[in-house]
Amino acid sequence: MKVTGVHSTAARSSGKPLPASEGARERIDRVAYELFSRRGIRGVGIDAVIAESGVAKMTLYRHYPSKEKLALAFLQRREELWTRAWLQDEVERRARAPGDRLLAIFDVFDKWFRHADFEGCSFINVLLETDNRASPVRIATVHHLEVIRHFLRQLARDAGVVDADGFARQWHILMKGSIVAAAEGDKDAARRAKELGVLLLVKEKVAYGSSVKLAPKLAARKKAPIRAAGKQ
Amino acid sequence: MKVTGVHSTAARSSGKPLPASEGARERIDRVAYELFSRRGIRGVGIDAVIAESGVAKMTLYRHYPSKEKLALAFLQRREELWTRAWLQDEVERRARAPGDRLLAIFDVFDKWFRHADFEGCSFINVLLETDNRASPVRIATVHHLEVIRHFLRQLARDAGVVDADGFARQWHILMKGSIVAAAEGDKDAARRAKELGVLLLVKEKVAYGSSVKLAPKLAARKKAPIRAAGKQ
DNA sequence: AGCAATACAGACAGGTTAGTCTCATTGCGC
DNA sequence: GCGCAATGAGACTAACCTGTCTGTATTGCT
Repeated sequence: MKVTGVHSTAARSSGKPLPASEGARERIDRVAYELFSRRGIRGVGIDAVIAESGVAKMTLYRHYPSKEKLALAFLQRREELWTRAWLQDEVERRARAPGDRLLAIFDVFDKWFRHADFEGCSFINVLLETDNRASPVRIATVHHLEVIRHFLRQLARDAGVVDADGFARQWHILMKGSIVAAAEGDKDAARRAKELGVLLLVKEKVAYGSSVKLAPKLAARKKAPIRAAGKQ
Repeated sequence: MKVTGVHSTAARSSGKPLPASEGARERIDRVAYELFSRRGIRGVGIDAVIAESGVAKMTLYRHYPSKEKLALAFLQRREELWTRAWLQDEVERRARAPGDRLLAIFDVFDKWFRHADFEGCSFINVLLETDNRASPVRIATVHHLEVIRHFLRQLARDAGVVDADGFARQWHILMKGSIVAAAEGDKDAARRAKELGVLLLVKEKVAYGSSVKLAPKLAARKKAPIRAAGKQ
């Protein structure tokens, strides 16, 4: 638990508002992420978090005044680690053209769905486990899902889709549907959703298949009107 | 707490095996359905069920030896009321040809999503709230979802689709994705999923639009740059 | 070394959970 | 009318929940 740069003072009277004691907080954050992402918010007690992170209860409550705040921090972290650092980065690494990137989402999902400890989408899980519609946690999940859609919308715009928002919402339906299907046990859910995605790309005249690895797989099969030049 | 028609005899010594005290059990079942379908299994305590149904605790535990058994009975009832008596019957009422019936699912969903107290799909909700994969409740949700897919598979077969199972799974992805989207707040999710469904029907050369009421509804309508591809 | 912020450990309060148990009451068949 | 089975009402256990509090040890900075 040696952490460099550990500095003092939460509400530092003078200088920067460095979060007190990075060591403890980091352990809390990491453990909360691990537990919440696999068992949901309700399924994890504060006691489990402090036991797993080896932190005193009061230490946790000093950093997060309530479980709800901890849950919100978890969702934020989930966005940073899952949405951005994993999904988006992986997609952008795998393909360059917007159409290919959209399809690459399902390639990334395909690998994800085959993990032995596939945990599902925390935003969906927490959204559906929180009945109270006014709950800040529920509202946060809706927000984080909207962020994912923002990414899709941008790709749709880049691809020249007219109704980028509608497109993004349809694409998101494919993503969410495949995630639930994977949770049910269908490991091929990503491939199935990808096929549907191809149909939507064709309809919207979005080019795809330019990526080397994807080319022979998707293109030149059935349904001629691919390689819609569209795009600028 | 006066209830008319309260009758006796559980394991009727002689005649028919009438479920003991229809009155109490029915109230339990009805209330459990109401609560579980809106707040999930974890979100509803036994005390809430007995309070709402006006039944004694021991009466409930005589009919259901554990909350888990009550949850399983709820899921069974959900299948009877939601899957069969509502979704399937409604779909079969609205259209006759398999392609039209498949699309009608989303018309039914569209109405559903617009209910003020839209409660979502209990099978998905309970599936995702139950982390333990070996839990009988979780396994039951997977089963009940499979029953829905059975319905889809039959329609696909009727429509002459070659890979009926794959088709059903793709259609189910559209359904589940739209349900989650509706839970997020997108009331148009059914329409969006239906559009994707049309694309799949076209690809699989499934006829649709024969139903009188549906014909003008699908082709070139509403606010979107739709234009239902070239169907044959 | 000394100081102040922080962390640890664990008891504790107050609430809720699932499930058990007791006892009085009710309704039906005989 | 009698007995029997189901029911109602509620106390009770034991576990678990979130959050508070106390007292002691550790840590980092000056």
